[in-house]
Amino acid sequence: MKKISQTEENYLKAIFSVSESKGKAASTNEISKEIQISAASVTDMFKRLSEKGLIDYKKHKGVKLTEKGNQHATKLVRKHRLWEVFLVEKLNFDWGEVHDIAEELEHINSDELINRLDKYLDYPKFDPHGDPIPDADGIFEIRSQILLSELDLEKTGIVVGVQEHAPAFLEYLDRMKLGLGSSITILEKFDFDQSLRVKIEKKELTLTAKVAQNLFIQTKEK
Amino acid sequence: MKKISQTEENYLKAIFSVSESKGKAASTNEISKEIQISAASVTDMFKRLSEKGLIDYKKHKGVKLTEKGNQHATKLVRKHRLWEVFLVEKLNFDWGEVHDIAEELEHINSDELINRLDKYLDYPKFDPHGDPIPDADGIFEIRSQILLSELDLEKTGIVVGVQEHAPAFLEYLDRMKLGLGSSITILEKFDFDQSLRVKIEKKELTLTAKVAQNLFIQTKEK
DNA sequence: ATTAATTTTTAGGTTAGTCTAAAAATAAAA
DNA sequence: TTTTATTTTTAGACTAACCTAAAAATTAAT
Ligand SMILES: [Mn+2]
Ligand SMILES: [Mn+2]
Ligand SMILES: [Mn+2]
Ligand SMILES: [Mn+2]
Repeated sequence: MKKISQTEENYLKAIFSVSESKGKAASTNEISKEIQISAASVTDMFKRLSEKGLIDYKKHKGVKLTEKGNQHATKLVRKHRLWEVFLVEKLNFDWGEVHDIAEELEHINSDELINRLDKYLDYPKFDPHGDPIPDADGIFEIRSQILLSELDLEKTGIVVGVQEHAPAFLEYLDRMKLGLGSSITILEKFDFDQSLRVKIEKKELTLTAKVAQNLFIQTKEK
Repeated sequence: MKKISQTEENYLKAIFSVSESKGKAASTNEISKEIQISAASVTDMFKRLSEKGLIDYKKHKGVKLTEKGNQHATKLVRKHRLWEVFLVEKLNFDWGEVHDIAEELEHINSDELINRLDKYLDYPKFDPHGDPIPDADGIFEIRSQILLSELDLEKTGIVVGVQEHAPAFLEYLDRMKLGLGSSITILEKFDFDQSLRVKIEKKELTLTAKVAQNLFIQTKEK
């Protein structure tokens, strides 16, 4: 039961995120890109995490989280997202400012702390970016959602999340008065550049393909 | 303007605490004892901190914080104590449980975060143990206080702080219904073991010298 | 003023986590 | 099915933080 270092935790999260909750293996290069560290160093760390029983690693085959590794990664995601809720709901941070701070806060090591925080925030199910928050047992809802770019002409949907978390993107959405809960109707689709003419609440505006590919939408017919 | 690591921060705090705010130099051995690290390692770190302009170090002469080092240490104390207030006031932790968690939280690196937290907590002046909290400019009140062991016979004082922060001591105080704000009157002093017979609110009880030497008291005549 | 005790520094070593360059394995193309 | 390109691993090095044991400096006692 060795301690898991902050560095190791960041790798676990990267592996979790690259292999999307579970299932497919994460490759050396994918992790290298995700956390901006050389592939050689990633191989090194794979060996160490494997040694600790947090991942299954076979040379040239990529890695998968073990049950233990998955549990730890899930707890990190829980902590990250709960802290984001705290920062936005209680300290009035903007949703674009919280990620980097949560990236540090997620490593604070206290179950008591995180469970009390959860209670204090009234057990939120989603973070400020619409991402689901695992509960104390690691269970979280997977919401049925599609990308705005996949929404059919003349249909209406509600924004429930963002794929891209970059501050620049989130600030752009703020300026467009687009946020979680916004209602969007597709008025027209332009094939030559995949841009969209949409109606948001009362206003009409044009969204680029890039924007449409980074907004998660929920439609009425679940 | 190099980054200051978590480890370096812990040394800065230790130096700050050993040299009591400012003034006298902190010796290698004192720091070694304070943070439970070998004297050889402490010497190593003194060189590095000195290199970074955070302390003045001359061989065999101990160290003193520079202005820059003092500012950084003061900010750490501010963060530590504000987080402690948060944990007790908002998350309902007991005052004996918060120190270790704050020991981690104090290293989160965001001025925006700490200043918003300060506001959220309504700019508290003292932490749950009665220790003063530096403001955003590093200024903090030094309260006039004495130890309970120094209080004269038949005098009355109010508990305003604790010297010892160990959970066992704080739990003992809880069990004795003693906390910040408690009023204590000295009824009798026993010379042979320095124990005291005191009155707290309505009840009479005996306190050992050890307890009396770890409670800070404020008397009416400031 | 010597000697003895204590404190501090140096020397040499270890581990975690990183890097670059080169070698080996795998996957893609011809 | 060879050849070529890409991915992954290995080899060798570095830095931050630690350690123990030994040397040097300071302080305290005789
Ligand atoms: Mn992180
Ligand atoms: Mn988020
Ligand atoms: Mn600390
Ligand atoms: Mn405190």
